[in-house]
Amino acid sequence: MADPFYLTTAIHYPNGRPHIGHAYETIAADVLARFHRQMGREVRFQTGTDEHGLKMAQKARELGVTPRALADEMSGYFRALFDRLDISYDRFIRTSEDEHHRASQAIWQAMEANGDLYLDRYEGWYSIRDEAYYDESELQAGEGGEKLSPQGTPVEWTVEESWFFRLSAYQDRLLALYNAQPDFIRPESRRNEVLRFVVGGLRDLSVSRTSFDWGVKVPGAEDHVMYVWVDALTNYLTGLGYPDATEDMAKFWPADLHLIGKDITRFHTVYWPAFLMSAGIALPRQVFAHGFLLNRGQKESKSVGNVTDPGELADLYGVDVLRYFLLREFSFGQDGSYSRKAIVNRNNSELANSFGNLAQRTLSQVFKNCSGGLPPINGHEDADNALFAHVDRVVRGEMPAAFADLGFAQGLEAWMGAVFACNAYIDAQAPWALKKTDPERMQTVLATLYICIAQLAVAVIPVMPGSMGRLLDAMGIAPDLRTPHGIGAHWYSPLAENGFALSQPQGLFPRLELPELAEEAAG
RNA sequence: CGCGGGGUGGAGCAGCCCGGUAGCUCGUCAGGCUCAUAACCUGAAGGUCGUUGGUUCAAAUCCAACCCCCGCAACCA
Repeated sequence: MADPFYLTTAIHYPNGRPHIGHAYETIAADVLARFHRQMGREVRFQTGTDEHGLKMAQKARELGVTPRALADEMSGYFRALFDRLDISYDRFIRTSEDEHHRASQAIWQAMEANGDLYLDRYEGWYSIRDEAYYDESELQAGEGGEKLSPQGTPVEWTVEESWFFRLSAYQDRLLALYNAQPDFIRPESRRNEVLRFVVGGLRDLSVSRTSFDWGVKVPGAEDHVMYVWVDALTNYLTGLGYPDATEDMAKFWPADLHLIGKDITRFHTVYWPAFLMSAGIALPRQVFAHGFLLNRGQKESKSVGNVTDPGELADLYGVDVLRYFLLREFSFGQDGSYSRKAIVNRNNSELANSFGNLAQRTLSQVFKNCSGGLPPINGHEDADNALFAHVDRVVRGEMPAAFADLGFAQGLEAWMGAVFACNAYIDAQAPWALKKTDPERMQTVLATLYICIAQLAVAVIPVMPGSMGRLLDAMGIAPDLRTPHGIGAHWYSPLAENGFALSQPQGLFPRLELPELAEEAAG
């Protein structure tokens, strides 16, 4: 298969349970992965957990377990959630894997061989809580006159031996990259942010720690572990077998897309390309930073107590409803605000009333009025052709174009437009009336709708694989027809002539109750 | 002068980069239909696009200034 496509999510830091943001990012990536597979590309889709670093070590100590055991447990929650959400990842990577240590050490050695790593002393005001050094000028005085970080956390003067990466040497090359590849960073607002940061000058980056040992050991300096981002970013290579010259590396590297949250844009668009340049490895084609989801306008946080368990939402509303909602409701790349009420409304108006009901009313009429089979087509009229043209334009034109460009909301909006057109068509044609006056025309109308519904279902398989799979199964659509291209072919009449018969149609998306007031208050 | 996001009919959003009848969903109102998940279809009301100035034949869209709201300890996409 030609034209491989390598797509990654950020790997998730498992020092807490997965929340809505993890689900959002990973679902979006999954939709893209399924979409590109549908378009005939060989997709490699990787996600996983980023398990090293001081915070994991501290959390484990708090709980009285080893970091390894904590990582095993927490990573399991992520994997379980992704399975629950129908995430079709090809590789779930854990940075504690031996292979990953080997890959991280290899990229380290490549950077070192290129002369970009040097040993020095790092001294300054260090906040353990923030895991960051601060300049004297950044500090503020606490109530007792003690020094505090800009975030109000305690700092202490710390001297640490550390390896440094010559990031400062890469400023020009990074700017050249952003210039040559304007799409390297998306959306544009993030690109501008990064641009300004890099233009402002880069300082060398401290890339090792000696204060804890939960991480990847620095080759030849075993008392150092790598700064967590050095090893975390390398996961994208590990999954393909780096440093070996594997088939996967040849086929899938450089990555087509790193999908990340907007908070880690700098690591992916400044540090990562610099590391890769240093190591002599090709650069990914694009980094896309999506926005954050706000719970009814507020950021979710443990202290506010409004953290949503995405698995619970899936249980409550259905996996596909949640997937659809997350992609339909928000402009990808911007922050968005959600609520349970919004999920219910979106489900009821679009999935239940518009699309689900369209399928139900059509299939019911076919089931009841066409003597057990699919109705024949007795010559199309202008109205039929206009509907076909609209649906085809959406399914094979607008939706793929939008999805390829990560415009999920726009793609689904176009999809809804086609669903509305089908409902307007069925009303105008009134097959229930034709049943008495012109049964042959009724057959053609129902056949026309049948074809359009199949096309619309195929178009949203990436978003709602489970529901659409069930619908298409019920409609007798063969698996090889389930691509925008395949479903545009001539399959209806052969299917009808083969005597395919519908079973009693089942509702696809039940209407949901509005949440109770009390529940809504709780978020 | 810390950084960023945003202010568009009742609610939530798109449009702004590439100026030219302000669009979508929900809600409201009035009709229609009765096949269907009390769902569907048609139409209507409702906005001087935060403010002020500027550029222009023309600005939600470009420029300037200002006002207001929301994030920016930790968890964390």
